[in-house]
Amino acid sequence: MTVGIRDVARAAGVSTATVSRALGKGPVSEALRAQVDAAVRATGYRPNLSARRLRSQATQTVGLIVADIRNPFFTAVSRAVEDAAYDAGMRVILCNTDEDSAREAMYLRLMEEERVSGVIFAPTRATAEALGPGDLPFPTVFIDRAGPPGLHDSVVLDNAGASAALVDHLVAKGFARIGGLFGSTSSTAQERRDGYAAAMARHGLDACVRSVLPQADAAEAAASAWLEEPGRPEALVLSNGQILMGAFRAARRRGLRIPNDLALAGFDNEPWTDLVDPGLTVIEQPVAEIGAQAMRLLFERIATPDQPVRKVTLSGRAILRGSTGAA
Amino acid sequence: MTVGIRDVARAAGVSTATVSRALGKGPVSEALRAQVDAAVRATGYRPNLSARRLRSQATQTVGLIVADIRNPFFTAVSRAVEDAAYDAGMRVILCNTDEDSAREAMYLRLMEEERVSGVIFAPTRATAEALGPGDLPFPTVFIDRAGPPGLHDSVVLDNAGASAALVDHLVAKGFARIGGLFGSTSSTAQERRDGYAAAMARHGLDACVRSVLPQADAAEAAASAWLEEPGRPEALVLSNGQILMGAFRAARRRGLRIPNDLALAGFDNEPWTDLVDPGLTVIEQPVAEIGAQAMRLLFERIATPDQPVRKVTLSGRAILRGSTGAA
DNA sequence: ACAAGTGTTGAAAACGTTTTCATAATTCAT
DNA sequence: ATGAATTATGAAAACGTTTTCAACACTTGT
Repeated sequence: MTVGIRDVARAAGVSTATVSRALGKGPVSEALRAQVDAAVRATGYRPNLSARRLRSQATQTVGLIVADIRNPFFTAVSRAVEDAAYDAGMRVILCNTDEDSAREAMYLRLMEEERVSGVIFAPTRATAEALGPGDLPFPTVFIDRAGPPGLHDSVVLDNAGASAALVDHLVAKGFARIGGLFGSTSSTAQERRDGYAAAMARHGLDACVRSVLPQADAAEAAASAWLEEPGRPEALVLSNGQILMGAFRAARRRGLRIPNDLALAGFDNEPWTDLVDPGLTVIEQPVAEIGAQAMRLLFERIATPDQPVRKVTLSGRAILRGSTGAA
Repeated sequence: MTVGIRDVARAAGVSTATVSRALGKGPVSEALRAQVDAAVRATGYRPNLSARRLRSQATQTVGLIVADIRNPFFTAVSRAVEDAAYDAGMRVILCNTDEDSAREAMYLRLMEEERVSGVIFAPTRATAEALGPGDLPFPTVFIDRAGPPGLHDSVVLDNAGASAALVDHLVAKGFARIGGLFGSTSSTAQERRDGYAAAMARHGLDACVRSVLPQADAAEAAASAWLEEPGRPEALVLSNGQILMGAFRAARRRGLRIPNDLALAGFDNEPWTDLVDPGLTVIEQPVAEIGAQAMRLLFERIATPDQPVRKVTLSGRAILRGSTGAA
């Protein structure tokens, strides 16, 4: 029923080997190549990628495993990754783990079974810490969140530096009782927390941090409760866009005026942070650059498996808006 | 080097056929099944999905082709689709076309070459109109946007009805000079435009529509120019979340107070529409339901290829907020 | 004119599975 | 006890490609 390469070969009056070479880049005379092209068109032939991958042992595929596809940070990164992959003639298998390590394990096994050329991975902290040498039997680049130190390439933000910049800015604006609400599932959130704490210490201020699942509703509940307590913070640092949204919702629900009653500074320059009133001060991550660099590292790792491990650290850009009393 | 099913067979002292059956659901005695399981663990065997798919001629894969993965509508739908696929033991290949028909063609060809079991597709208007019988040689369910009438299953919103509801609401609130800004690339936008026009006519009002690429920056430019003209509309209906965002930006840039100077009503209940001041009146789409229904239709079509074409129309829910002078 | 290249081509092997098909072992009805 | 039906197993074919290998047809340098 379905038309295969032997049908094309028969139609063109050549061998299957010649058809295969004509379709690829093998040496074929111009005359035969034209015959083959005509036969392909005439038969409506479509190569079978499963067969091709099996025989050639080259899947031309990379995996991209992210924690939350609804988070604009990851969708933006995935766009950059796909563009780079597409330019290199590769396909991307996009996987969404929902910050769930069981799903991570499942997708990592899938990557093995698909025989992908490599994987770009944003792991949960639990998985990153449990990973030993050899657990990832394919070239891997960690993204956003570093894996076990020294084992794999990674491209991450200067999280501590970015957090410190937010604290410095808040201090300069006159805030002192600055709290921090950070995600509980990623090493990135942990680094941001540490950067926050270090900066607070540097300014001689008391750090006060809480952890929460990196989702808007969880963050809203946590922030709302916090803001009700006596001695509540007069400014909040939030470790990603979802948590920032939750905190903003909580402040509004409590009727707090921003920045007078509560200042807000967070991560991820999502479109809406500029739409609300006042605009929210955020660290903008170079999302396209992160995706592109990750693909670059991955390709180089695939080409040269034994080269030393590399870590690319990119800087965020602080965008100062009304939520911290700026501009 | 890499361990295959014959290595497992050798380790377990059985034939490859038995290993295959033990791994699948073939009839194997308990004793041998245990031996095979042990051998699998001992060897660290991972099945090669390419080989499996080639031999079994069952890819266990569906394609999902959307127009813009950054649009929260599509990410939400894709989540629902993936969940349903996962429950059925299927994989999803997610493709993003950027509203570009060349990329659509490329991905449709990829779907053929991957020999997917079926495809869920949100086509551009250009592609939908150009599609004839037999152009899609796999089971296909159109989503969000209907394809050529009567050829394929589809699950869509009652776009005309939803648009009309927005117009009715605006009229009830006392607005008369109501303009409409609609996307130019989708049949969905077209239906929303028609629904708007019909409702305006029903109220004895003049319709006034413009088209724009469904992206925030394009919509902002178009809306901004429009709002500068004499006789500008006092209310605007916007055909999706991106265009709504553009219009909101334009209004703010022009210093127009909402809803006093300009009322806004649009589609897609994205998180930020509730965060801005005033909140934006929108039609909420049943995104999870859309994805789940699409998968259901697709599975049924795969199981029974010759059943009559079905079209599922879901209703949106109007969420009335301050941007139209409501609540 | 001859040996040695240089390039094109086809036959057949190979990729790692699943699925037929035949066979051996078991159960069951008589 | 015997033949028929059932069940578990293995050998080998099959899935649709790419790649090896040998053969062939040319050039080319001498």
